[in-house]
Amino acid sequence: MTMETVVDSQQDGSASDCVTDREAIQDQSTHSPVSTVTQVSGAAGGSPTVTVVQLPGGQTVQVQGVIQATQQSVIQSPQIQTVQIAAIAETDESESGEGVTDSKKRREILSRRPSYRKILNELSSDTPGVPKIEEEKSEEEVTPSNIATMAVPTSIYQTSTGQYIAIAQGGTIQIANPGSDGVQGLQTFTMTNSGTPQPGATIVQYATQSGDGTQQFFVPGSQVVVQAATGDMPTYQIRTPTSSLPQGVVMAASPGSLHSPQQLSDEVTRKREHRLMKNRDAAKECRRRKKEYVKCLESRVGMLEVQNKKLIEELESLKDIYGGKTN
DNA sequence: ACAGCCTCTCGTCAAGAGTT
DNA sequence: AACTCTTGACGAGAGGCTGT
Repeated sequence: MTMETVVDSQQDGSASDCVTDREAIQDQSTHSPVSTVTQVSGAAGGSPTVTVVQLPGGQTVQVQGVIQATQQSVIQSPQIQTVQIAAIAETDESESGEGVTDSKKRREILSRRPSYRKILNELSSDTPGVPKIEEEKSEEEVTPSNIATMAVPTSIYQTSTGQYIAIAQGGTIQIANPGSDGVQGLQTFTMTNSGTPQPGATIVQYATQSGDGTQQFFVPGSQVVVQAATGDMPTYQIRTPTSSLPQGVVMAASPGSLHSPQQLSDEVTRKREHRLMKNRDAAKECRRRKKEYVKCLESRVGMLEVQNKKLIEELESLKDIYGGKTN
């Protein structure tokens, strides 16, 4: 069999064209035998293998590998991504007619790290089988009942550290840390008087907002629990609400009015704890996304390997059918 | 039982990316 | 510009495995 390299000028390398070519082979295979099959391996940068099939009537069909040049590679190393972005940048320049390269800007573009969520969601928009990484619902969205309870409190107090304490009519005490994006760290205490183990005592159910680790402790009579200090271990004081404002609770003080060194250091500590907590959660979420991303890539690799195998088998069978006729 | 090694998970820091 | 989010890198600790 004579081997000759044929360049298909019609081919623009788009993903849809790959499907078209494959369909073309299947269509034309019923009519005309294949005279020449040429494999053109991607030269540099690991481009996919391109197989050019020449039909007897002079027609040529170009068949690309399963992984398309225009698709993002399944396994994205930073180098591959760099090549892709550089190629895009060059294309943009050539299209806009700018000959001068802004190397600094390009370097900035190349150094950007992708987000797993972004990559996978882009991938999933191209491939229906790939699931998207879902945005985790915020705690407020998960437990709307707490918000509803918080919305109609009997009294709302703010401690000197900026935390809010709400005593609802149903006997619910809620302690919340105000964040930049709303109320955070909402903690709920629910008082129940039924079946009290101690006479005259009120059960306070301490529930973290995540729903796990519910604790109970007793509060005698109509006393309430308020947060007395902040730090690594939050402490709570039991007070009798003789007035609308429980003892030891300071009404809303604006952050700018914190003057004493103790208050300032408390504020710094509180901010640091808050930052560490958020970053802890962010790291967990990032690792979860990464796992999901890797899982999706692995399943995609499996799918593409199966698809590739099928295509190779199909090609071999076509070669057997039409290669024998011409030779 | 113990030490050494490996793997995994988690918390933290730092720097870049993204948003307001 | 300031702030928040995201993620790679690093170290610590836990748990499993293996050789002695």
